[in-house]
Amino acid sequence: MARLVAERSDVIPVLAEVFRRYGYDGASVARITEHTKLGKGSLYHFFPGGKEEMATAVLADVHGWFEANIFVPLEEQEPEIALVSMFAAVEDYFDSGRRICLVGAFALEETRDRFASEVKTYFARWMEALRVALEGIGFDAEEAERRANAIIAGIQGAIILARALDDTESFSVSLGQLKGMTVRDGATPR
Amino acid sequence: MARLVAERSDVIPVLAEVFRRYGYDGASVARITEHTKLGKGSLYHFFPGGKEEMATAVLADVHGWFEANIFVPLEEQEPEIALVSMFAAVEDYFDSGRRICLVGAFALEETRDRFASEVKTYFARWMEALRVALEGIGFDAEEAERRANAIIAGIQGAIILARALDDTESFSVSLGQLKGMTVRDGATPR
DNA sequence: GTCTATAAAGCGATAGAC
DNA sequence: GTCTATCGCTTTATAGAC
Repeated sequence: MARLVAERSDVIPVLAEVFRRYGYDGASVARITEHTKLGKGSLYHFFPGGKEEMATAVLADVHGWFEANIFVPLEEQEPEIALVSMFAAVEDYFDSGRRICLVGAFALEETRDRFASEVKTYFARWMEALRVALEGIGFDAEEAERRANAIIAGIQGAIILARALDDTESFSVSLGQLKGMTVRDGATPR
Repeated sequence: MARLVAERSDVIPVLAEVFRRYGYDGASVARITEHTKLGKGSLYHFFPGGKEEMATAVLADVHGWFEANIFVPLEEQEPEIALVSMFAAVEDYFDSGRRICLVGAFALEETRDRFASEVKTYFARWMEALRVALEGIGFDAEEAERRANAIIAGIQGAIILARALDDTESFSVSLGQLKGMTVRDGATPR
């Protein structure tokens, strides 16, 4: 039977799924060894700082993915195209609401304090990149800021609602509505 | 020194705060005894089912509060007035984003499965009551449903964002925008 | 109804063999 | 780099005195 993981970087996506599923507290080292098929020895070899280092590595990995696939495109591509791509990527990444946002979940948990700077940076960066794109299609700074805030909050809330109601369609509907806030001629709610 | 709690019903709001603060897993019985100033003996006397019964009681209490203060008014008062009241109550209840929504947090945690029906009922009821009020001010059924979805998701997301950015103003701004979706002449995105 | 003592299991983390 | 054994602590829950 082939080894599932051999390098530190291979472990991180598995760790991410475990943290997403069980939360920081609920992700016990025993559960992590199960899912990674790695003994405690190997795990602490890769992450001498233990669980906290694992979570930090996961947060960095997640942020890196968003940076490359969403934030940078929002700032550097044609804004109209980048905005459409963002919604497609979000729908895909969060698997229509079946997969939660780890950073958003950490923001609600007690662990927020432990990873406060990582959590804050992630959302601040997303806000900033989205604001730039919205300004790029003609909204003034204030309106772009307001809409960026509403869109990111809307995405996070859509994940909660989809999971609570166990209804992935609700997620897609929410996303469709938020998408409407990125077109200039589409009027805005106050 | 006066006793802080004497009855089961007095304990529940304290339990709620502990669960909100530490999450279900993080709210250890030791922490609960600290905050409630009650020994384990008393605690298990009130809640023989242990932590799970405590959480269930808290969820019922929260739902009861929303039922009386938000859901019923949305369905029975003048819709314009009830909608304004809802936003005021939400801003107040969630303390401008400083206090999280326990049910929303449970929806993201692993505990979602354990309390799935309570979580689902809470959000389904909110959706339903809000939809009725929105229909009451003249939106057709589909549009009312869509907006109810967007508003509740927006509120949940606003809590995450406010906590992540450590910025209560962001919560009020989000709420103000969502409020705009409850006026008929206010144009809607898309 | 409230307390302390305690059981039994699980926790994160470490040591040391290989 | 991976494993097993183990430490010391915390967990939920129970028992029994008062």
